[in-house]
This record gives sequence, C-alpha cells and structure tokens, in this order.
Amino acid sequence: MENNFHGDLGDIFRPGSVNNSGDIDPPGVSVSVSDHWQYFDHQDNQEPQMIQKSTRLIHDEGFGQPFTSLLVDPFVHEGTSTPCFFGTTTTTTTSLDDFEQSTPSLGFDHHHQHHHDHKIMNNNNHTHNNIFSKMLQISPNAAKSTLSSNNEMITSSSSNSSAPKRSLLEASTTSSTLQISSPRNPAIKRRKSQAKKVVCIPAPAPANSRPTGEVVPSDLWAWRKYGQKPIKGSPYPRGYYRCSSSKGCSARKQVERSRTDPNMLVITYTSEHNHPWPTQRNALAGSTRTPQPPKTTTIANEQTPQKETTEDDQGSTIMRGTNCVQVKDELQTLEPSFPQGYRPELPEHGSGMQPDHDFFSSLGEIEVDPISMLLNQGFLGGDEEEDNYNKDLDPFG
DNA sequence: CGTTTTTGACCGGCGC
DNA sequence: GCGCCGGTCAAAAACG
Repeated sequence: MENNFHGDLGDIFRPGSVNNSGDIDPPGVSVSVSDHWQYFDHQDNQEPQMIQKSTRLIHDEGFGQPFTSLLVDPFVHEGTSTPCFFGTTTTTTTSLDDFEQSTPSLGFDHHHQHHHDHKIMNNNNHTHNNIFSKMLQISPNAAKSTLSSNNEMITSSSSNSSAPKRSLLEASTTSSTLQISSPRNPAIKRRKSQAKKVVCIPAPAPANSRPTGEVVPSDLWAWRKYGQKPIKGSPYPRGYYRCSSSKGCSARKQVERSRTDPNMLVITYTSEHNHPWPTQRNALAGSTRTPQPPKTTTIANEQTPQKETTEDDQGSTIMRGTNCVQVKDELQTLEPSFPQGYRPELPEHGSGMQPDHDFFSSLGEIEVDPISMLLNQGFLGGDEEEDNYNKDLDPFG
C-alpha cells in the first residue's frame, strides 16, 4: 500500500500500516530516519523494521533511554552481525484493536498525517534524540534497505494510552507530552489512562498449532493467564495475562496473533510492574508452569525455535536472531511513569548462543544481572520518585 | 498444596 | 435503550 512519508507517525508508532482488519501491513517503502537509523520493511516478516546504522547514537531522554544507552552495547558486543535497535518512540497508541477501530486503514490518510505531524512539531518542546524525534526526519527519498535474516532489532516506544479506544493518532511522548488527536476519534476516554505497549514478535509456533491459545515467548516476569477471548475479525483468540510475580502488580499483557501474519505475535502490555523483576523466573513457588503441550500440541518443540527474547516490564522486547521485534510503547499522557526493572537482555553466557537454546531456562540461574541493574536505575533516571521507589523495591539497588 | 490454565459468565464502554 | 464487543472475574480442572 502506499504511504506518504512525511514523518508519518503511523510509521513511527507502527511501522507499516494497519489494514482494514487491523493488522500491520508493511509500508512498502523504506525511509531513512536519520544518519543512523533506517526504517524499512522486512520482507520475510512482512513487518517493517528499524535498524541502527551506527552502533551507538541515541541519547534518549525519554522513555527509551535505558534501551538506547544501556542496551545497545550489550547487543552490539554480542557479535551478531547486525545492529540492534533500541529506538524509543513514545506514542499514545493503543492496542491492536485501537488501531483497527480508530484507524481502519492505517497507513494514515493524509489528513491524519498532517494533523499528526503538526501536533508533533508543535508539542515536542524538548529535543529528544529518540527514535520518535528521529523519525521526524524521515526522508521520503531514502533508498530501500534490506535486512539480513540475522538482524536483531528492537523498536521501542513509550506511551500511555488514556483509553483502549484511543486513536493511534493521539500520541504523546514521555519526554515531550506530544499529543496527537484524531479528528476521527474524539472519544478517547474509554478507560483510564494506562500505559500500553504493543510488541510484535515472531510467533513461536505455527498459527494453527494451538487453537486455544498462544505460545507466549517467555520473559522474566511471571504471567498468569486470566482470560482468553475470541476477537472479532480475527481467527485467533487473545489471551489476557497479568503479572503474578507480585501481588498487587497491575502489569498485564495481551497476546494475540497477527491476522495478516499468523507467525507474528502481537503482545500488548498494559500498566507497569510495581515491583522489581524477579531474580528467578519463578519468583513464586510453582508459579510458572513449564510449557505444557496442552493436549493438542507440542509446545516445547514449538518454542525452542523461538529466538531468545526478553521483555522488559513494559514489553520492550529484544530479539536475537532472524526476526524482528517491534515494540510500540504507549505512554501515559496523564501519568507519565517509567517502567521499572527493565530487563531487556542479558549478556550471553559465552559466545554463540544456540538458536534453539532455551534462553530463559538459563536465566533462572542468574541471580543478579548487572545489566538489568543498570537498567533498573537507568530507566528511572530523572524521576526522583520512581528512583526512590525503585531503591526501595529493588533488592539489588 | 500452591499455583496456573481453562472457560463461561459478567460487566462496562461504545456505537447505533 | 439495546446490542456488540473487549476485558475481567471466578470456579473448576490441571499441573508440579
């Protein structure tokens, strides 16, 4: 489909576009984001991606700083042939459905784009070298790139959505309180403001292998599934998970498959963890079951091909291996807050991680991850209250 | 036994 | 006001 690249936020928040069924369509055009970043679509995954052209350049003052300043290097040093992307765009998008309902043919009609960009420019009072700001430098004439299959990348954005039905076009950045209101979506107050992040990751298993649920890539957080619903227009159900690592933790996530690309999982994170990430995967005794082949499928086998992923508490996901990860943070407009206990990635235990290696199986043995310690602190930078809070909570702090 | 998963019911927001 | 839909609750079953 056609995209009019004028710094279209749609391509920032959700690289590519959302088609009528709410799924992501590749933009079909790549754009040069800056000297260091390039945005392009990934042919294999049908998902556009951001890659980092140089290794270290972002000095994000906003939500994504930990990613950019702390996470880049670990990956860069891992010897993978391709750069990783820890870009941070802070958006006020909503879940997949929000895109569906608010922007049925996202790709953004030009009217919205204009509105969008206009808002961005006017509201971005600070200078942020995050992806968001960089994306504003999108060049419509950039040459298209291709991504090697070994690329590892992350796109991350931070935002809070005030309501699930909020339009994608109403966006904000943590750092700039950017707001983009959609003329089509005046009603953006369906629910209380809450942080959301949408992550697109390769699905661990074939789409039809587990009809009743998804094989959710594991992360360090303990998630308890509390519901599953069939979603209108999608053959795949959506799973609802909440954090079980700590009582009272409001962190939640929704997992569903992309409709256009069943091999992609769309994970929507909501709210934040109010506790540090657990030192072990199963912080609570017996909390996390090992993936069981639920009667119908062999999940263990399906999961192993999954590339190592980690997710921070807000869902910023790092993928190593062939597939892309798109993280779309959704930033709270009213109550900006920063995720705590980011645990985006761990250094490899030695070199040459096996692709089939169960990355997280080994994580449980790691008690303290210096990187995440850094992240825990780094992510709180500037927020004194959060910082204190984190010190209180973080056993490593 | 403690925890998670499953799944139908319930609730509230939104559009008509 | 009604129905649709998404999100959550909660009881039962399953798991380790």
